[in-house]
Amino acid sequence: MHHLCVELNMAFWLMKSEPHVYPWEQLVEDGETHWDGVRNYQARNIMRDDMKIGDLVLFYHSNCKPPHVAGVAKVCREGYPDFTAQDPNSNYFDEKATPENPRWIMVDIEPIKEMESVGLPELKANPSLDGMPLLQRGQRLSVQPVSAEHFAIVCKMGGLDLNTL
DNA sequence: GCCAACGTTGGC
DNA sequence: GCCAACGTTGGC
Repeated sequence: MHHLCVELNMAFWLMKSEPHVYPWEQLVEDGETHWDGVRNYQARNIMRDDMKIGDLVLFYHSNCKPPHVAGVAKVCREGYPDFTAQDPNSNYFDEKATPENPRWIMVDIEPIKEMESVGLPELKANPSLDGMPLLQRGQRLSVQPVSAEHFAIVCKMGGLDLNTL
């Protein structure tokens, strides 16, 4: 089989980025990027323990009008120390991070395909996405799981077919 | 810009 | 280990 999605044990995620900090277009231009700056333990643990090479990611733009999914990316490097935590000149510097205990972890992702923007209001209005973590009240995790079913639905809403990505 | 929800910090 | 104070996230 030739498509991405037949792989067993593949998982699906959603990652948030504010467009003025790191937009989808920048990921496309860069070809890949390290997902630095996550300073939340739950999100870190997902990147450290759960995200595997080949996993697919919904690239979500937060803090904009409307918030929306912009494209699909893929994990291309598994968890490793977020070096910005040890860089005093970085905005993400953390004095408690050391080479022995880097404290914060990142993964690398690469763009797979842009999609037609799927806005948060559309996501909320789709009953088949009920239970999607993104849509749950008060959730703020910047790296979060997405079920295979929900991932496929969001792709479809954005004009993509998960099976032929 | 407001503010609800949530996470972290630190005194006790 | 509780919890009040504070900081951040992120939709609206």
